[in-house]
Amino acid sequence: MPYDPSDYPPFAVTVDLVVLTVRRHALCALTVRRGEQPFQGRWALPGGFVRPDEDLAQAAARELSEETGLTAHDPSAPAQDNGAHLEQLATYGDPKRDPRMRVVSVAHLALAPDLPAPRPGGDANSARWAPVEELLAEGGYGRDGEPVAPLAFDHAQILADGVERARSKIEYSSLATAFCPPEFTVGELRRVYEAVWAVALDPRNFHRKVTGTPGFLVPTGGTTTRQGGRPAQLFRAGGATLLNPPMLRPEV
Amino acid sequence: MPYDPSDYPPFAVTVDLVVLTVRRHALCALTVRRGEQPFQGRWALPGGFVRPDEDLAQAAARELSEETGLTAHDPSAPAQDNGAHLEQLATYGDPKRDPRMRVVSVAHLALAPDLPAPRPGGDANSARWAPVEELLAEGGYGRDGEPVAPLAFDHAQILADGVERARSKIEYSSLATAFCPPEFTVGELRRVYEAVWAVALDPRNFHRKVTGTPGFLVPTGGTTTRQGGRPAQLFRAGGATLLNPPMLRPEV
DNA sequence: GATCATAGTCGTCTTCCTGACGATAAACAC
DNA sequence: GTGTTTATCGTCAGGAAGACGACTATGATC
Repeated sequence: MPYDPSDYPPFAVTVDLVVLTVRRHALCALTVRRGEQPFQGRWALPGGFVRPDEDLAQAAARELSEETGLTAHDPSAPAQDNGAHLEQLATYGDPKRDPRMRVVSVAHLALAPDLPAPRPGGDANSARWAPVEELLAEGGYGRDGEPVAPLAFDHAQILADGVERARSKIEYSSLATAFCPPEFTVGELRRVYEAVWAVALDPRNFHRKVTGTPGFLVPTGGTTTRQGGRPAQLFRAGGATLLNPPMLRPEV
Repeated sequence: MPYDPSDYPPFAVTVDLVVLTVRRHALCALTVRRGEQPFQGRWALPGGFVRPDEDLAQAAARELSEETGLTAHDPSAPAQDNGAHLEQLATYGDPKRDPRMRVVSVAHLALAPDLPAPRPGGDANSARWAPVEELLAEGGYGRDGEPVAPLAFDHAQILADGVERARSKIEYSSLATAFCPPEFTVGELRRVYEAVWAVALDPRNFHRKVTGTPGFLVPTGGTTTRQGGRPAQLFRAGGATLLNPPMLRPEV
């Protein structure tokens, strides 16, 4: 294994982002429209080169901030400071994944509350939130019946991996709260689970489960009626990060 | 986001391997001794450059084969063909992780049965299986009281992440069988869990759990007494990959 | 060959968690 | 007020897991 710094094969390293949020009862991902070849005009995941002096996590946080204005929220920091959860997802390095050159992409997963004003990069036409169901429909058609072009590069695979990570991770962690505003109700949290898993959950059992798990939810004392119906208690995310026993995803 | 192929920052991309096995009731990792600066003479995880025409998984499989003679066992292939389980772990890209140059390492995790003849690269003096407990003891001392030098680069972190991945993954998957020979007993499988988690499990409850989970174990009909005591039934790994409900790691 | 140590396997009992679902409470719309 | 919506509490049955007793089938030892 000779190790000559001058003869290593050069690669380009990028970060790509799977940014997920819950909007209108659906799990949505941030996509940007490509302005250049290849895949010009197609939707893709946001991303960009890692700079020479940047850590991978820094690069992902920078891209996230550039695309959404969100600040990444260090997983080690406990408080819900309106930042997004950001974690490394996986790395994609097929030699042919970019036709121009050898690019290795370190994909990251970000979970964000529904953004009041999605301000994507300044150009509203070049970015959008799209339901992952549409983005991943294979050669299919969106909710409005229009044909959907698949995402550029291997981004459909990356998105699918990110969605699956999110789906499984909210089972055994308190990460679903990352989709919620700082204060939220049990019903709002339940709708997050329902949107991410695309299932219906029993409100009574869900309520028992989340309020009975120590450290998951902390009542703030306030109530709200923003969902209509009887006023609901407001909660903040508690310190617990791991749910034990986990929240079980219903069988198919 | 201008994208000029000629001005991307160049990186070196490597794969590093966390190869785990269970030997003498302890979880052990493969380490190689570095022959060059930096960290000359220190132990490190095996690894090497990704070649220009290689996928990341291919590079990891090639390194694994070079270091151990094991063939990587595609996760999609079901049968236990004496190959090792291999999966991507995470990617490490701190700008200062290698003092010579910018190196991004895509770490992989391999789980292997105890190898009859650890033939590491041909040079027996340059590779060894070491208990992860010793390798991760911070500034500590090994089982024999000798001081332990920490692993080179950020390999202690990579190893810790790999161990944690293995520990959590055998909870909800049938991956523990990757540490076993093609045919094994319930007791042998239990000793794998005990070694990886470093806990003691109740043999009776464990037996009930694993034999009661559909698709986890398939009896081969044979029996063995290689552990002493009453002969035990032999099993092969079944088709199930996900355990539902999971095997619960005992509370601390 | 009897006894002992070792490991494997089958049961039992209690406790906890979950899924199904009834019932009540507190808001709003008409 | 009546109906609708959402929140919250309670009950009950079934399943899974931890604790642990009992029995079985080997090899080792006396």
